[in-house]
Amino acid sequence: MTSTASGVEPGEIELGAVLSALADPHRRRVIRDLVNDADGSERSCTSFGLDLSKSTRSHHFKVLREAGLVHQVDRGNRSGVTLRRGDLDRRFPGLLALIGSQSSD
Amino acid sequence: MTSTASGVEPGEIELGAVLSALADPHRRRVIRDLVNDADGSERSCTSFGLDLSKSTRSHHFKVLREAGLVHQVDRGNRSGVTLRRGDLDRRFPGLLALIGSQSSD
DNA sequence: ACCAAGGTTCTACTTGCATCGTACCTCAAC
DNA sequence: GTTGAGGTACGATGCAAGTAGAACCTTGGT
Repeated sequence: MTSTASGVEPGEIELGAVLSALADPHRRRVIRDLVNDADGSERSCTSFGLDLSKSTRSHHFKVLREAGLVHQVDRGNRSGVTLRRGDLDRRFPGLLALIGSQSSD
Repeated sequence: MTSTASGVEPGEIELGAVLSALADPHRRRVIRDLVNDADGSERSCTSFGLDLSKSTRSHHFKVLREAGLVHQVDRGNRSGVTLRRGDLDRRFPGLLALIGSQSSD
C-alpha cells in the first residue's frame, strides 16, 4: 500500500548501526551502487545482482532499512529501494561519498 | 623492543576491516578519542577507560591494529597506541573526521 | 629483590549474525 | 484464475566475534 516501511527517524540514525550495516560486503555493494545511481532513483532488491537466496537478500535489505540507510516502498509486487541520501549526508557528511568511491573491496 | 608491531601496509588497509572495527562501540570510542587528541599523541591501552577485562581490551586493540587503524609500539611495560591518521586520511578521506565528530552513540 | 601494573596469548563460553529452506502474501501476465 | 516472480516472516544451523579467566612476560617503583 505504498507505505514508507519501517525506517528510523532521520534524527535517530545511529552511527553504530550504519557502520555495522556497511561492514557487510553485500550491503556495502548495494549502498555503493545506490550512491553512484542518479539521485532518488528507485531500484528493486533483485536489481543488485546479489548472489544470495531471496530470504537472505530480504534480510540484508531489512538491516539496511532499520539502520536508516535506505527507504523501501512496498509496491505489492516489487519493492522500491531508495537511498536516504539527504538524511545521511546531513548526519554523516562524507560517508556516502566514501562508500561510493570504493571500487569493490 | 620498540617494534612497529603487526600492522597492515598503508596500501593494504581494507574498508571492510575498518568498518567492522569501527562497528564496535568500544573500538569506536578509542578511535574517536585518538582523533580528538593532539596529532601523533601516544596513549596506553588503559587510558581510554574501557570497562573490560584486560584480555578483552587487548583483543580489541589487536583488531584495531590488524585493521590498520592504529599503530602500537611495544615499550615492554606499557604500549604506545597511535592513530594512523595519515594513512587513513589518504585512503578514506573524511572518515576520521566523521568518527571524531560523534558525541558518543 | 620483590611486587604491582600493563599487555599478550591461550582456552573456553556465549552471543550474534549470515545463511538457507519453507510457507505465505501480493500482484502482473498469460 | 492460475502461475510465476518479488518480498517478507519464521525456524534452524553453522560460523564468527565479544567476553573473561588463567598463565606468563616485561618493566617501573618501592
